[in-house]
Amino acid sequence: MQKTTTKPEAATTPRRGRPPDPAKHQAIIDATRALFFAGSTKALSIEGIARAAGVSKVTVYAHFGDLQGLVRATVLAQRAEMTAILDQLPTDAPGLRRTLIEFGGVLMEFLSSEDFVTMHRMVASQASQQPWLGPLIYREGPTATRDKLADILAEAVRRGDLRAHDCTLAAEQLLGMWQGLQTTGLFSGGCPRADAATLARRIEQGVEVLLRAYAPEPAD
Amino acid sequence: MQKTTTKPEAATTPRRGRPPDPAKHQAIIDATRALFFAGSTKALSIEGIARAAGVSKVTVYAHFGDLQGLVRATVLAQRAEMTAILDQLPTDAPGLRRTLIEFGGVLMEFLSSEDFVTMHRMVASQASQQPWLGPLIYREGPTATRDKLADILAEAVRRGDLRAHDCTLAAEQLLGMWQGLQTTGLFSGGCPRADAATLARRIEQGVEVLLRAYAPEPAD
DNA sequence: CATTTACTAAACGCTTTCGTACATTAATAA
DNA sequence: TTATTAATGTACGAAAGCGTTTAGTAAATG
Repeated sequence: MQKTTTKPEAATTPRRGRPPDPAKHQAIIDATRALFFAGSTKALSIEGIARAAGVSKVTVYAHFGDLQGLVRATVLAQRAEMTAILDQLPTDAPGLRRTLIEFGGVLMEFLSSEDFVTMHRMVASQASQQPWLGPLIYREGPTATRDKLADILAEAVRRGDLRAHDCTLAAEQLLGMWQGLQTTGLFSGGCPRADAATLARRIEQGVEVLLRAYAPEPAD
Repeated sequence: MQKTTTKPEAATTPRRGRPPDPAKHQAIIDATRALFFAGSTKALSIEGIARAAGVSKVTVYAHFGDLQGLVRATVLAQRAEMTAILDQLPTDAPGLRRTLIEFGGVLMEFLSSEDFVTMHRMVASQASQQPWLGPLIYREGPTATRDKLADILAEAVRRGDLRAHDCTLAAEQLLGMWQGLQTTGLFSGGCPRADAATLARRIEQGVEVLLRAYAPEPAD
């Protein structure tokens, strides 16, 4: 709605007046995240956010239009960080087992983070107001990760390291085993973050089960 | 805070005045659930709930004290339904494979239901305000289910149908494989409910992987 | 009957938030 | 310099919700 929300053509064409301060923009988004984490959507108000961000209320309106737009922008910013992390998932360690374990390690580190939980909750709380947000995040997050993992498995099948199987299903199974009840638990505030050792064990055991179950035909 | 909220000693000692109407109580809780499902915590207001329940605002206060108490009561009522379902999980089908598949079927049917998703979201949205709620639900829900499943597996180990292993971990793995990305997806509104066939396949394949991975020592 | 309790409807004062408007200051380009 | 845009602070009217009060009706017991 506002010009300031659109892409930075200001970078190419230096506009006339005082340039917008990107720090303000970021401060507002940060404040939104922080306030959300400290109390859900109910606690989110433009006035509160402006106060927390050390910014005028009017500035918030100028940048994001309204509260919905602000939440949308915050989630999308978070998504950017998120997909960046997922792009860095290691897929080329020597050996299938190591590849999977390293993949799982980086992934679970992320899935256990506060940022992830926050974003997840925000999306859920916005599901009814902005129905397109859920599918977007779901596609770029879980689905993309699963497909990437499925590619690794498919490649292993091609090399003969695994028997032929539905790789997408198997990828989902592995993701499920890694997460277990933790994602759900963190989400509802029911269980604390697993410590590194527990997490590592869960990752390795998940890989172990998968490798054993989909091992190349023994003598079937 | 209110006498009406305490246990029904009225059943034993018929009190003096007009008896409270349990239908009102239920109507309020139902309205709360409905309104929550249609828009998250933000949309919840005492006045709106009273309106939707066809009940006076004062009656809501008389029954539940305040909004927090109302949400708390709603979640706990939901919990009662929930644990009742979990108690009905079949654990005695003939044969391990059938037992697990039937267990998974009933469980996933429940985990895919709107009621479950609603409750899950409510708990998550209350995590900061009522921190004890999350652990309570988590303990009686996911943890209890996992332990019940672990018992089945331990019994199978005792009979020699499975090799010795960490049954709790294995139970969590199986639960994870069954759920895959679905619980997360439903939660954030990212993916639609899986159809019965897909669900059945996911359950069976999960069981298959587990049975193969923890099969009795082949010739190790 | 009188008493006691549940419930309703309407109104109350209070607070919070919304989104907008106005006047002012800050920073930058022409 | 002047023109232009960013940002601030304050104030405003409108709306909505909170939690309470009051007066009255409905349903049960003694």
